[in-house]
Amino acid sequence: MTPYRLRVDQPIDLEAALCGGQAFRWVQEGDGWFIGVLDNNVVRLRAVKDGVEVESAPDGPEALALALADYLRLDDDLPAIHRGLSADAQVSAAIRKYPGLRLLRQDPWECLVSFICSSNSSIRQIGRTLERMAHAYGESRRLGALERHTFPSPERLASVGETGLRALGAGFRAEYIAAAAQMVASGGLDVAGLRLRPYNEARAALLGVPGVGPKVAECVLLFSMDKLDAFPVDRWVRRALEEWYGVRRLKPPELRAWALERFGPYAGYANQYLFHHRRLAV
DNA sequence: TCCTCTCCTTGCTT
DNA sequence: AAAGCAAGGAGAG
Repeated sequence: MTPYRLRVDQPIDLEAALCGGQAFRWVQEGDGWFIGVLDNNVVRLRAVKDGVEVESAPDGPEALALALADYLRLDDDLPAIHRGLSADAQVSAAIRKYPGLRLLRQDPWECLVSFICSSNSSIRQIGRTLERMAHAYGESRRLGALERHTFPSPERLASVGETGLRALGAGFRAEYIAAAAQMVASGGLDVAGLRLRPYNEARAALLGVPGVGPKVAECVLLFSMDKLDAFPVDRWVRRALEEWYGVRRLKPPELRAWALERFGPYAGYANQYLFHHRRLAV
């Protein structure tokens, strides 16, 4: 079959965006293809000259194009954002090196679980744990010979419980995930709805979830809730801030204030460039 | 109230 | 082979 071609007039680096520590379930085939699960579909993507080639099932790629454009945040004018951040030498260098690195607009529930899993773990390990959850408790979807699984619902993970999650290798995060699933399944937390709430309110709600501290909350806000001024500080960003800016021992609220002052309303984009650049700088 | 320290799963690396 | 490290958070003191 010939893939559908989604026209894109924005810079886009699929590897940096999909496999750079925002999302964890994309797998890279050879020759530029990426396979993942999006909107209940197995999706296969490849960047071409003026856009992205798309295959998907069970819905065809035409039907999925809108969801894909949403996921890739093609509504962000990246060149304009770059211009706004270009005054900073370090961010500017990172932009020159990874000009197509974009933020994603992920599903809030999967994003929440992903970053609960991220604590004291590694990108590869997070992906393995999430993939085991999906394989064990998600629904099968096929694209030709490819099989992937949807991410399990809050109801499903709530019924799996801590013991079942530990069996999947989630470790000490198992009880947090189980509790989070319980909160969402019972209606105590409307994760999807938080995208429409203001930053402060959404952040406070996330901090009420077990396993969610300041860093994880910022990640979920940035990668799934349209809060582009969120500023998660992990080990790599901390190193970048210390080595490149001389910023040390600031508490999370002070760090974000510093970032907003320095980078402005797209501080979250600056954050992702710094993270990516510092992490891949040997 | 705020700060600091330790512990927590797993698995790869040195 | 023991220790360090990985997109941190909770609880104790």
